[in-house]
Amino acid sequence: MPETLRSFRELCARHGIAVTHQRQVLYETMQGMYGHPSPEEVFEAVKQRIPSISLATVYKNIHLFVESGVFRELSMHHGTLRVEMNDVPHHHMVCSVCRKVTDLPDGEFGAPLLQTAMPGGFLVERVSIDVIGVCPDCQARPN
Amino acid sequence: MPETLRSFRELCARHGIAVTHQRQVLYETMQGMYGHPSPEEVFEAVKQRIPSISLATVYKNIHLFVESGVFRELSMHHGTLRVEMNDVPHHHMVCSVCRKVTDLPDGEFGAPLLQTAMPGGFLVERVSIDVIGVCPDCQARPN
DNA sequence: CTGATTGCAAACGGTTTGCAGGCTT
DNA sequence: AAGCCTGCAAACCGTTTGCAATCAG
Repeated sequence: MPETLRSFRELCARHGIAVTHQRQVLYETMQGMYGHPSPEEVFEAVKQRIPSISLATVYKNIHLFVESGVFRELSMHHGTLRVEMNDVPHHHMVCSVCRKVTDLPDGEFGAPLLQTAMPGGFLVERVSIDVIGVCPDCQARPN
Repeated sequence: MPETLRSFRELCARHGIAVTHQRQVLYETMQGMYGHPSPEEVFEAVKQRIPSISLATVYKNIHLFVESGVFRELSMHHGTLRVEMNDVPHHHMVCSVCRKVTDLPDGEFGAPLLQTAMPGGFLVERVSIDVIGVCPDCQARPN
């Protein structure tokens, strides 16, 4: 009956997912953490409210949240090491379906940021811009 | 004596690393591959010229190339799943030393890209901008 | 000659999966 | 009642490490 449960139910309804206790606590815990904690860190935090929760459940539900649009992935290309061999300044188009990365000519879009003072005296080295979306191949593909 | 060896020697001298055969073949192979192949894919490609090369050597040298500035890392936050829980449009400052990610208010910088037609009919969903550099903490730290 | 580099195999760490029992709808 | 969800343990997969032999400077 707490207000938080009411709104979590609404959130789940909006995103078409079922309401479970671990789901709700996971969601609330993540919302309450600063920055971008790793699944392990989230797991540790959630355990304080549900000591019996398993790491697998944390992973399954983080993925569910991402798939259903509750959260978004911070980086489309985590999980494997990729390097930039192209010296010419450019950006990237990343397909959210097949994850393929294509270079996007023109580095101009990053220029304004290079000339902007960063909060806290953060020392800028370079700017990386990813345009995330669906590549032509994946648009054409049946599924 | 081929020209390629001459220029590879110069490249290594410039970046302060030793010249080895596997290093040279790795470099040439990577330069000749389209896009951003994974270490496994690079390994398979290099094996065609050096069948006895090991995956460990590929990893070690890709890291060496990145550390010495020959190549750059495509994504600063690969390796573990991170999600975005902040609904307000913003960008990220990523520390290249400690890899901490800090939100950077103001989504305006991405706007021009959202209104730009992408080559090949790539369907844009969102734009993700990372400002990569050194955070205040790491600037202050001795090392 | 001395230290760096290679290839191998084993270790690692983060993530995923299969399954049986329990909870949602 | 039917199916989704949970927790557990084992499997996975990309990456790293330790080591002895070999190579570069």
